[in-house]
Amino acid sequence: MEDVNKLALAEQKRILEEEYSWLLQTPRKKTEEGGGLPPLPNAVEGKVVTRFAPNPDFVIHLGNARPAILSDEYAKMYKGRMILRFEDTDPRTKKPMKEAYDLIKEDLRWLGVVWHEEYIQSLRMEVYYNIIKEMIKRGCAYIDLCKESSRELLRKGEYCQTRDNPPEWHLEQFEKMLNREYYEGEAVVRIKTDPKHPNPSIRDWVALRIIDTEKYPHPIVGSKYWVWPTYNFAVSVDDHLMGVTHILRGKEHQVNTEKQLYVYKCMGWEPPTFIHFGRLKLEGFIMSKSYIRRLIEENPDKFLGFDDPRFGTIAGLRRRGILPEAIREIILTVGIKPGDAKISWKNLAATNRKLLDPIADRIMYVEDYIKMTVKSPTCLHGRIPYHPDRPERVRKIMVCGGDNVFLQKADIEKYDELRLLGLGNFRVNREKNELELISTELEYARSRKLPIVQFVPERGAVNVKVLIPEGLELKVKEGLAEPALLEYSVDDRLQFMRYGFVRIDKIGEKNGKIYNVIYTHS
RNA sequence: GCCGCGGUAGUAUAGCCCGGCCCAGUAUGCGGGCCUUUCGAGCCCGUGACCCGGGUUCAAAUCCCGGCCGCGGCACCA
Repeated sequence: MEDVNKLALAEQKRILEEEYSWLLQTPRKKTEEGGGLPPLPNAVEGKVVTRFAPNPDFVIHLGNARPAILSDEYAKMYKGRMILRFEDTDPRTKKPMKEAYDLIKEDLRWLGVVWHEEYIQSLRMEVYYNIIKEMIKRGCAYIDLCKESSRELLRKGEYCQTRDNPPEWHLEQFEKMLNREYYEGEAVVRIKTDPKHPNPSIRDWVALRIIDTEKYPHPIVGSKYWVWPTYNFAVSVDDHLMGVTHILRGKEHQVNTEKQLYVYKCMGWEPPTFIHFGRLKLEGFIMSKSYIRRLIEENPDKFLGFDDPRFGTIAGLRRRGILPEAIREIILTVGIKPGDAKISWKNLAATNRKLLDPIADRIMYVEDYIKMTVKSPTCLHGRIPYHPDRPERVRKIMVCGGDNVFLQKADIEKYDELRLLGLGNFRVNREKNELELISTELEYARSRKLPIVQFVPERGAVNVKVLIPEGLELKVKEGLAEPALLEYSVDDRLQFMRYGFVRIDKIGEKNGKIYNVIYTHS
């Protein structure tokens, strides 16, 4: 080593290249495959099993989409399987929303996530009961009858004296819990960890507790069960039984991982590989499920629902006009690093725009418009392509002398001469609100660098209402579009020329059709 | 407060594990140009970052220590 280092750098390099070129070959074969994700640790092709495990208490948002998409992507990359599991074991404080089960699946399908198995935890209660009985027999779990005082004891590094009773006693008590001989708070099942563990939440954590389902019925299983597993217990059992090999989740689960390991150890199960990534924020959007819920409940007239385009829910982004591929692309570039990521709206919009541009037809729309009369000795026939990449697909627009057209007021104020897109070049007469035809050749406009502006003929103009989400505001603008808009229906995405991309949200009826569109981005 | 994890341009990310190919790559944004029947797209040029301070070393974004800042957890929630 010393010898080598005495040589000049260039010399070192030369020798390296000549004699050890094989070392340089594939030192780091970059991530490219699989959309740029780094390889998954401990992964074997064909054997990888991932899972996405949402709580069906509400629809999912962009932050939830991260583990879903990453799990999907890795399962695909290694030709493995992915599991969808609904974690609905708290009918009391995180009461599941009955519709959420289907809404989440709809969002996942839309995102292109493919899952091979599907489970609902509230339908697997017997499984958890059986495992905990085994753990009690093995002396890894116990029934705590100290009620509130156990919390205090554990805080001091002590524990409820029932902990030392023999397994048989605990088994009996567990049956009593199941038979509803105990009420909420009177008995819990704890996993024996270390009562002096530096992290107090890890000390003998609770595996099952009683929830009065007569009072808090579960939307799927009603009042059938009295004893419910906690998240940490149900997750450990299911991840093992379902053969999950890789768990991708946020760093808020780091401590949970440590708790869950006690179950694996007691049962002699091999733990999966855990990967924790940072939090994901979307700048300017509300992501918190509980906050969104509250906003909707408190202002039912101000918000359009959980899919309001101002929300960071998947449904909201979809309604806004964001494409699923854009969401996936963003999540893949963010990757699995442990640091937090704050995605800027500009970045998401740019990614989306790149995908939208080739598929969105172009339509002319004006807002803050002014009516102008065309002065022309003849009728003008415009042929305007729906999309610049496909010039053969055109609509025809005819404007004759004396016809009225609507233009953006700003264009009229700013330019003395301009070209109406596809039609001809005009001189602006502001006194008379007239447009005097100069010529029709594009060359004229080019050579004189005239602006080429959109316009809407008065005849057949379609009413449009544009909803513009801006933070917590939803601005509403009204304008007019050319008749070609009538060829499109709800959910179609368009570009209003010189205005921005929009998604058709609703088509109403009010003195003819009125199109409600949502402004996606510029 | 206690435990844990992070800090690369406006934003996101690569490189950090295995120190020299990095006066730091890419995308987006921003500025300029070209092209174009859109203020969109595309192409070209430019702009701009290793949190701070020590240490180890011939050599540090990369290793070590300290500080600062940010985030997560501390439930009979998930």
